[in-house]
Amino acid sequence: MTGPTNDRIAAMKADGFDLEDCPVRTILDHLAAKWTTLIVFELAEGSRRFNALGRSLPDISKRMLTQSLRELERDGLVRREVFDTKPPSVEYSLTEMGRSFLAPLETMTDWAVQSQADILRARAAFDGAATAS
Amino acid sequence: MTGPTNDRIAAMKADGFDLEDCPVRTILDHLAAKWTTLIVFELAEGSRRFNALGRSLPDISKRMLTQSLRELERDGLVRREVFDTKPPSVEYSLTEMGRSFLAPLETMTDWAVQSQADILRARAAFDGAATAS
DNA sequence: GTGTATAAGTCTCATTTAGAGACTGTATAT
DNA sequence: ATATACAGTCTCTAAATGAGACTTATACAC
Repeated sequence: MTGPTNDRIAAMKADGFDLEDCPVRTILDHLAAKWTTLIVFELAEGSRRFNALGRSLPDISKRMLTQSLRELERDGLVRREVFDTKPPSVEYSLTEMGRSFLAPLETMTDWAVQSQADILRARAAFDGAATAS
Repeated sequence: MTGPTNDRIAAMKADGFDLEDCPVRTILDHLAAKWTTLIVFELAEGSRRFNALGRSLPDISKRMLTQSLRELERDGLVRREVFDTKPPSVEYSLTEMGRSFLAPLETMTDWAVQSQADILRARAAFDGAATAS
Protein backbone atom coordinates (compact mmCIF):
# COMPACT_ATOMS: atom_id res chain seq x y z
CA MET A 1 0.00 0.00 0.00
CA THR A 2 1.28 3.43 -0.86
CA GLY A 3 1.18 6.56 1.23
CA PRO A 4 3.16 7.79 4.19
CA THR A 5 4.27 5.17 6.67
CA ASN A 6 3.43 5.46 10.32
CA ASP A 7 5.77 6.64 13.03
CA ARG A 8 7.02 3.31 14.22
CA ILE A 9 7.92 2.09 10.75
CA ALA A 10 9.33 5.48 9.88
CA ALA A 11 11.54 5.36 12.98
CA MET A 12 12.75 1.86 12.15
CA LYS A 13 13.54 2.91 8.62
CA ALA A 14 15.44 5.95 9.83
CA ASP A 15 17.34 3.40 11.85
CA GLY A 16 18.44 1.60 8.70
CA PHE A 17 15.78 -1.08 8.79
CA ASP A 18 14.40 -2.20 5.46
CA LEU A 19 11.10 -4.05 5.72
CA GLU A 20 11.54 -5.31 2.20
CA ASP A 21 14.77 -7.00 3.12
CA CYS A 22 14.13 -8.03 6.73
CA PRO A 23 16.00 -11.31 7.27
CA VAL A 24 13.51 -12.64 9.77
CA ARG A 25 10.80 -11.98 7.29
CA THR A 26 12.53 -13.65 4.38
CA ILE A 27 13.03 -16.65 6.64
CA LEU A 28 9.41 -16.68 7.76
CA ASP A 29 8.31 -16.35 4.16
CA HIS A 30 10.17 -19.52 3.28
CA LEU A 31 8.94 -21.42 6.26
CA ALA A 32 5.45 -20.24 5.57
CA ALA A 33 5.61 -21.43 1.99
CA LYS A 34 2.93 -23.93 1.26
CA TRP A 35 5.07 -27.06 1.08
CA THR A 36 7.91 -26.39 3.47
CA THR A 37 6.26 -27.66 6.62
CA LEU A 38 4.96 -30.81 4.95
CA ILE A 39 8.41 -31.62 3.60
CA VAL A 40 10.09 -30.99 6.93
CA PHE A 41 7.57 -33.18 8.73
CA GLU A 42 8.12 -35.97 6.26
CA LEU A 43 11.90 -35.72 6.56
CA ALA A 44 11.54 -35.71 10.33
CA GLU A 45 10.75 -39.41 10.01
CA GLY A 46 13.97 -40.17 8.19
CA SER A 47 15.84 -39.41 5.00
CA ARG A 48 13.88 -39.71 1.78
CA ARG A 49 14.68 -39.80 -1.87
CA PHE A 50 13.15 -37.35 -4.30
CA ASN A 51 10.45 -39.54 -5.73
CA ALA A 52 9.65 -41.07 -2.36
CA LEU A 53 8.98 -37.57 -1.02
CA GLY A 54 6.78 -36.92 -4.03
CA ARG A 55 4.78 -40.03 -3.23
CA SER A 56 4.31 -38.98 0.38
CA LEU A 57 3.07 -35.55 -0.67
CA PRO A 58 0.74 -36.63 -3.43
CA ASP A 59 -0.48 -33.22 -4.47
CA ILE A 60 2.83 -31.44 -4.82
CA SER A 61 4.15 -31.06 -8.35
CA LYS A 62 7.69 -32.12 -9.19
CA ARG A 63 8.35 -28.54 -10.02
CA MET A 64 7.43 -27.24 -6.58
CA LEU A 65 9.05 -30.18 -4.84
CA THR A 66 12.36 -29.39 -6.52
CA GLN A 67 11.99 -25.71 -5.80
CA SER A 68 11.03 -26.18 -2.16
CA LEU A 69 13.86 -28.61 -1.54
CA ARG A 70 16.35 -26.20 -3.11
CA GLU A 71 15.24 -23.41 -0.81
CA LEU A 72 15.37 -25.64 2.22
CA GLU A 73 18.83 -26.78 1.17
CA ARG A 74 19.97 -23.24 0.56
CA ASP A 75 18.72 -22.19 4.00
CA GLY A 76 20.65 -25.06 5.54
CA LEU A 77 17.66 -27.00 6.88
CA VAL A 78 17.97 -29.88 4.46
CA ARG A 79 20.96 -31.85 3.21
CA ARG A 80 21.07 -33.26 -0.30
CA GLU A 81 23.29 -36.24 -1.01
CA VAL A 82 23.77 -37.82 -4.41
CA PHE A 83 24.61 -41.52 -4.58
CA ASP A 84 26.40 -42.93 -7.58
CA THR A 85 23.96 -45.73 -8.24
CA LYS A 86 22.52 -46.50 -11.66
CA PRO A 87 20.41 -44.52 -12.10
CA PRO A 88 21.83 -42.07 -9.55
CA SER A 89 19.69 -41.56 -6.49
CA VAL A 90 19.44 -38.44 -4.35
CA GLU A 91 18.71 -38.53 -0.67
CA TYR A 92 17.29 -35.65 1.34
CA SER A 93 17.49 -35.41 5.11
CA LEU A 94 17.20 -32.79 7.83
CA THR A 95 20.32 -31.08 9.04
CA GLU A 96 20.74 -30.29 12.71
CA MET A 97 19.24 -26.88 12.05
CA GLY A 98 16.39 -28.53 10.22
CA ARG A 99 15.73 -30.71 13.23
CA SER A 100 15.86 -27.68 15.52
CA PHE A 101 13.04 -26.26 13.48
CA LEU A 102 10.73 -29.12 14.43
CA ALA A 103 10.08 -27.68 17.88
CA PRO A 104 8.54 -24.35 16.76
CA LEU A 105 6.77 -26.18 13.97
CA GLU A 106 5.16 -28.53 16.44
CA THR A 107 4.16 -25.62 18.64
CA MET A 108 2.29 -24.25 15.66
CA THR A 109 0.58 -27.47 14.69
CA ASP A 110 -0.33 -28.17 18.31
CA TRP A 111 -2.04 -24.82 18.41
CA ALA A 112 -3.81 -25.62 15.15
CA VAL A 113 -5.01 -28.97 16.47
CA GLN A 114 -6.22 -27.42 19.71
CA SER A 115 -7.92 -24.52 17.97
CA GLN A 116 -9.33 -26.53 15.11
CA ALA A 117 -12.81 -26.94 16.58
CA ASP A 118 -13.06 -23.23 17.43
CA ILE A 119 -11.89 -22.23 13.99
CA LEU A 120 -14.30 -24.50 12.20
CA ARG A 121 -17.08 -23.13 14.41
CA ALA A 122 -16.04 -19.55 13.62
CA ARG A 123 -15.98 -20.31 9.91
CA ALA A 124 -19.44 -21.85 10.02
CA ALA A 125 -20.78 -18.82 11.89
CA PHE A 126 -19.15 -16.41 9.46
CA ASP A 127 -20.40 -18.25 6.39
CA GLY A 128 -23.85 -18.59 7.90
CA ALA A 129 -24.06 -14.88 8.68
CA ALA A 130 -23.01 -14.06 5.12
CA THR A 131 -25.62 -16.38 3.62
CA ALA A 132 -28.46 -15.24 5.87
CA SER A 133 -29.09 -11.89 4.16
CA MET B 1 2.58 -35.49 -7.95
CA THR B 2 0.87 -38.52 -9.38
CA GLY B 3 1.69 -42.13 -8.70
CA PRO B 4 0.94 -44.51 -5.86
CA THR B 5 1.07 -43.09 -2.37
CA ASN B 6 3.23 -44.60 0.30
CA ASP B 7 2.07 -46.87 3.08
CA ARG B 8 1.58 -44.28 5.77
CA ILE B 9 -0.51 -41.99 3.61
CA ALA B 10 -2.34 -44.95 2.18
CA ALA B 11 -3.18 -46.13 5.68
CA MET B 12 -4.39 -42.68 6.71
CA LYS B 13 -6.56 -42.48 3.63
CA ALA B 14 -8.02 -45.89 4.29
CA ASP B 15 -8.83 -44.43 7.67
CA GLY B 16 -10.95 -41.71 6.09
CA PHE B 17 -8.29 -39.03 6.09
CA ASP B 18 -8.25 -36.67 3.14
CA LEU B 19 -5.01 -34.76 2.76
CA GLU B 20 -6.71 -32.34 0.39
CA ASP B 21 -9.18 -31.39 3.06
CA CYS B 22 -7.14 -31.74 6.25
CA PRO B 23 -8.41 -29.08 8.68
CA VAL B 24 -5.03 -28.59 10.31
CA ARG B 25 -3.55 -28.04 6.92
CA THR B 26 -6.14 -25.53 5.82
CA ILE B 27 -5.48 -23.67 9.06
CA LEU B 28 -1.73 -23.80 8.60
CA ASP B 29 -2.13 -22.63 5.02
CA HIS B 30 -3.91 -19.51 6.23
CA LEU B 31 -1.47 -18.83 9.02
CA ALA B 32 1.36 -19.39 6.62
CA ALA B 33 -0.07 -16.91 4.15
CA LYS B 34 2.33 -14.12 3.47
CA TRP B 35 0.52 -11.36 5.34
CA THR B 36 -1.23 -13.12 8.17
CA THR B 37 1.61 -13.03 10.66
CA LEU B 38 2.42 -9.39 9.98
CA ILE B 39 -1.20 -8.39 10.48
CA VAL B 40 -1.52 -10.39 13.68
CA PHE B 41 1.67 -8.86 15.07
CA GLU B 42 0.43 -5.40 14.28
CA LEU B 43 -2.94 -6.05 15.89
CA ALA B 44 -1.16 -7.48 18.91
CA GLU B 45 -0.25 -3.90 19.76
CA GLY B 46 -3.84 -2.76 19.79
CA SER B 47 -6.84 -2.36 17.53
CA ARG B 48 -6.24 -0.69 14.19
CA ARG B 49 -8.38 0.75 11.47
CA PHE B 50 -8.10 -0.44 7.89
CA ASN B 51 -5.96 2.33 6.51
CA ALA B 52 -3.80 2.47 9.62
CA LEU B 53 -2.97 -1.20 9.11
CA GLY B 54 -2.14 -0.45 5.51
CA ARG B 55 0.26 2.25 6.61
CA SER B 56 1.98 -0.10 9.05
CA LEU B 57 2.42 -2.72 6.36
CA PRO B 58 3.56 -0.46 3.55
CA ASP B 59 4.03 -3.11 0.91
CA ILE B 60 0.71 -4.86 1.19
CA SER B 61 -1.90 -3.96 -1.40
CA LYS B 62 -5.38 -2.92 -0.33
CA ARG B 63 -6.65 -5.95 -2.13
CA MET B 64 -4.56 -8.40 -0.13
CA LEU B 65 -5.14 -6.51 3.11
CA THR B 66 -8.88 -6.83 2.67
CA GLN B 67 -8.60 -10.46 1.71
CA SER B 68 -6.26 -11.38 4.57
CA LEU B 69 -8.43 -9.59 7.12
CA ARG B 70 -11.51 -11.39 5.83
CA GLU B 71 -9.84 -14.76 6.26
CA LEU B 72 -8.62 -13.89 9.70
CA GLU B 73 -12.11 -12.71 10.60
CA ARG B 74 -13.68 -15.82 9.17
CA ASP B 75 -11.32 -18.01 11.16
CA GLY B 76 -12.24 -16.12 14.31
CA LEU B 77 -8.82 -14.62 15.02
CA VAL B 78 -9.79 -11.06 14.22
CA ARG B 79 -12.87 -9.01 15.08
CA ARG B 80 -14.19 -6.37 12.69
CA GLU B 81 -16.26 -3.51 14.10
CA VAL B 82 -17.88 -0.79 12.04
CA PHE B 83 -18.42 2.59 13.64
CA ASP B 84 -21.07 4.88 12.32
CA THR B 85 -18.87 7.93 11.93
CA LYS B 86 -18.75 10.06 8.80
CA PRO B 87 -17.12 8.58 6.88
CA PRO B 88 -17.66 5.23 8.61
CA SER B 89 -14.57 3.76 10.20
CA VAL B 90 -13.79 0.09 10.69
CA GLU B 91 -11.71 -1.18 13.53
CA TYR B 92 -9.88 -4.49 13.56
CA SER B 93 -8.66 -6.20 16.71
CA LEU B 94 -7.56 -9.64 17.86
CA THR B 95 -10.10 -11.92 19.43
CA GLU B 96 -9.15 -14.10 22.36
CA MET B 97 -8.29 -16.86 19.92
CA GLY B 98 -6.23 -14.41 17.93
CA ARG B 99 -4.30 -13.52 21.05
CA SER B 100 -3.78 -17.19 21.86
CA PHE B 101 -2.08 -17.50 18.49
CA LEU B 102 0.63 -15.05 19.51
CA ALA B 103 2.46 -17.64 21.59
CA PRO B 104 3.15 -20.15 18.78
CA LEU B 105 3.85 -17.25 16.47
CA GLU B 106 6.49 -15.91 18.82
CA THR B 107 8.02 -19.36 19.14
CA MET B 108 8.46 -19.31 15.39
CA THR B 109 9.91 -15.84 15.16
CA ASP B 110 12.21 -16.51 18.10
CA TRP B 111 13.55 -19.49 16.23
CA ALA B 112 13.98 -17.34 13.13
CA VAL B 113 15.86 -14.69 15.07
CA GLN B 114 18.10 -17.25 16.74
CA SER B 115 18.77 -19.11 13.50
CA GLN B 116 19.11 -16.04 11.35
CA ALA B 117 22.91 -15.96 11.39
CA ASP B 118 23.18 -19.67 10.57
CA ILE B 119 20.67 -19.36 7.76
CA LEU B 120 22.40 -16.39 6.21
CA ARG B 121 25.70 -18.27 6.46
CA ALA B 122 24.15 -21.34 4.83
CA ARG B 123 22.74 -19.20 2.03
CA ALA B 124 26.07 -17.55 1.39
CA ALA B 125 27.80 -20.94 1.28
CA PHE B 126 25.16 -22.36 -1.06
CA ASP B 127 25.27 -19.38 -3.40
CA GLY B 128 29.06 -19.36 -3.34
CA ALA B 129 29.26 -23.04 -4.22
CA ALA B 130 26.88 -22.48 -7.10
CA THR B 131 28.87 -19.55 -8.44
CA ALA B 132 32.28 -21.22 -8.12
CA SER B 133 31.93 -23.53 -11.13
C1' DG C 1 15.52 -57.86 -28.31
C1' DT C 2 11.43 -55.14 -27.43
C1' DG C 3 8.74 -52.85 -24.29
C1' DT C 4 8.28 -50.83 -19.65
C1' DA C 5 9.68 -48.80 -15.46
C1' DT C 6 12.81 -46.08 -12.42
C1' DA C 7 16.00 -42.57 -11.08
C1' DA C 8 15.87 -37.03 -10.49
C1' DG C 9 14.96 -33.66 -12.41
C1' DT C 10 13.97 -29.74 -16.45
C1' DC C 11 10.95 -27.41 -19.73
C1' DT C 12 6.81 -25.59 -21.63
C1' DC C 13 2.18 -24.18 -21.51
C1' DA C 14 -2.20 -23.19 -19.08
C1' DT C 15 -4.30 -21.69 -14.94
C1' DT C 16 -4.36 -19.34 -10.58
C1' DT C 17 -3.00 -15.83 -7.58
C1' DA C 18 -1.17 -11.47 -6.37
C1' DG C 19 -0.04 -6.56 -7.20
C1' DA C 20 -0.90 -1.63 -9.00
C1' DG C 21 -3.78 1.59 -9.11
C1' DA C 22 -8.19 3.87 -10.76
C1' DC C 23 -12.76 4.58 -8.86
C1' DT C 24 -16.90 5.03 -5.35
C1' DG C 25 -19.48 8.41 -2.24
C1' DT C 26 -19.90 11.27 1.63
C1' DA C 27 -17.88 14.73 4.78
C1' DT C 28 -14.61 17.56 6.97
C1' DA C 29 -10.53 20.64 6.55
C1' DT C 30 -8.21 24.41 3.73
C1' DA D 1 -13.57 25.22 -4.79
C1' DT D 2 -10.34 21.69 -3.88
C1' DA D 3 -7.98 18.28 -1.50
C1' DT D 4 -8.11 14.52 1.71
C1' DA D 5 -9.74 10.76 4.42
C1' DC D 6 -12.60 6.80 5.25
C1' DA D 7 -12.95 1.47 3.61
C1' DG D 8 -13.19 -0.80 0.30
C1' DT D 9 -14.14 -2.76 -4.87
C1' DC D 10 -12.88 -3.44 -9.69
C1' DT D 11 -10.02 -4.10 -13.56
C1' DC D 12 -5.80 -5.02 -15.79
C1' DT D 13 -1.30 -6.79 -15.68
C1' DA D 14 2.46 -9.49 -13.82
C1' DA D 15 4.13 -13.23 -11.29
C1' DA D 16 3.73 -17.83 -9.22
C1' DT D 17 2.00 -22.36 -9.60
C1' DG D 18 0.27 -26.81 -11.51
C1' DA D 19 0.07 -30.49 -15.17
C1' DG D 20 2.48 -33.11 -17.66
C1' DA D 21 5.75 -34.20 -21.63
C1' DC D 22 10.68 -35.08 -22.15
C1' DT D 23 15.66 -36.69 -20.83
C1' DT D 24 19.35 -40.42 -20.27
C1' DA D 25 20.91 -44.62 -18.68
C1' DT D 26 19.91 -49.09 -16.68
C1' DA D 27 17.35 -53.12 -15.17
C1' DC D 28 13.66 -56.26 -15.51
C1' DA D 29 9.84 -58.91 -17.72
C1' DC D 30 8.47 -61.26 -21.66
